[in-house]
Amino acid sequence: MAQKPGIPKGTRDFTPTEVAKRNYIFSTIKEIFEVYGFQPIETPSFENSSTLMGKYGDEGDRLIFKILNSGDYLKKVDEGLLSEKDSLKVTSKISEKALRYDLTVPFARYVVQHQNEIEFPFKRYQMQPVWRADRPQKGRFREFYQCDADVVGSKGLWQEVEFVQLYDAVFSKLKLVGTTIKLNNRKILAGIAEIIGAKDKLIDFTVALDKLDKIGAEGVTNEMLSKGISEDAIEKVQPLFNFNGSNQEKLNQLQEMLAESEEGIKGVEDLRFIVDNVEALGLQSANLDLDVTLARGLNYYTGAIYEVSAPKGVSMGSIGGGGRYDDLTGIFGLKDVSGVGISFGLDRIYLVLDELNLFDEVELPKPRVLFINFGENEASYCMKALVEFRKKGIKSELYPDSAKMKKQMNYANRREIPFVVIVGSTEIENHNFTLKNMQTGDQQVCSLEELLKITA
RNA sequence: GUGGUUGUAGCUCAGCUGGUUAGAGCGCCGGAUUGUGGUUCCGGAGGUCGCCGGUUCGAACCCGGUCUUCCACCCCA
Repeated sequence: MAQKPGIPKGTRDFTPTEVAKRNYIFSTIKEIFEVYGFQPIETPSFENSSTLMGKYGDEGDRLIFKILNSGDYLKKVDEGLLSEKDSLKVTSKISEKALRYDLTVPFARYVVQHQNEIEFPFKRYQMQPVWRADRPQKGRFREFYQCDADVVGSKGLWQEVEFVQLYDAVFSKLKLVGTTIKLNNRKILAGIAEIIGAKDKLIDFTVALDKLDKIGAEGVTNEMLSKGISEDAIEKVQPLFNFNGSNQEKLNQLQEMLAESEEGIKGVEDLRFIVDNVEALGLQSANLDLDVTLARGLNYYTGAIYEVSAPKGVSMGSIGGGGRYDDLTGIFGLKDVSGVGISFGLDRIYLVLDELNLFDEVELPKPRVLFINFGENEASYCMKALVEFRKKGIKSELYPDSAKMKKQMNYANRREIPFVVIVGSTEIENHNFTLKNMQTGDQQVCSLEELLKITA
């Protein structure tokens, strides 16, 4: 055998069964998005590098796939620059395009570019692949799908409430019971940082706090110390390391802790609005959990932050996330357009559903009827019948070769085709068909009308 | 990007301290059975032992590199 071909690290092929399961998730999410009033858009798989670079932090920039310029790109690069061997500087000269890293930044670019055609508030959804030059792991790929819904042009907190409901609606419809929708607000994080006098170290502070459930209070303390946050400051946030109780209790504690911070208090008020209303309206199967350690990428979030984790017992990172960004379009020159949105990680949801065996009702599109092929005359007779089958939308096919009966039956059996139609010279003479039910093994002779009726 | 881990038939895996022709189960193909599938029996095909190089009389096995897999970081869906 020749050398086997392969595909790049972190990418996958999908079998017919896998595609069917993935489509089931896609269509469920799409249906709910539309029920909530969102409209679809699509954007190119690659953007100008300038649109993407610098929007996700240094770490993000490193993970963006860059596309090499066309032509003899090295010729245009300055000799001195090349000899410096500074990859970063050279990259900007030889690559002007990059694969999209998420759907939010391209959406912001879209909004700015189409601002005069858009009816605000604009509610859009988008389900497309994104690419990250990450090291693959379970549930981490270099090509994966995100399903995003965002609203831009509204600061109303009802959107935040609706997104919690939307998460709950999708996961309930997928029968994925027991997900936890974690909620936080960046203003609270900013408030805490302000109270402890570490405002300039907000990002280091929150990144460390985010790891609480993973490395524990001691680990977080050490990381904060190593980032230059003072012991006094860490002492002040001790209560956060043991933060539990109901959402209402947590809100009350936060209100007390943040009394001195205007921004922090605003965050508490926002959260209270969301929590109160979500609780009043009720959720079907998800839990809403106020989590002050939730930080996420702080690069553009300014208000509410969401993250969804799979039901307990399933080892999987977050299966969704999102939040409010007050000035994302500002980067592209359109001020004062606030946006809020959420994202579903399709590939991770797939892995979770698969692990919990929640795909039972997903069926492969397969024919209902197979016509056995005995030769040219018989095939011709069958093809005429097939025209009628297909007019009625009954999935059906003729075995393409006049192979041995056993082989054809075997094919039907393996593909789990429920009905087989056998046509030989006898059937042609009598203008009828022999229909075999593959489950029961029963056989009967019938007319075309009867055939269509039984197999429909 | 850092550290570790993995790779043998289509699939799941054996393969001793380096030693003839690298095995098994399942699957696949053919026959028993020329218009009847699943079961059974018989037979058969299929391997650059991830790739490149090194050590050796001799390498699936030892060494180096590389690619891939999975894991922990980093970060994240």
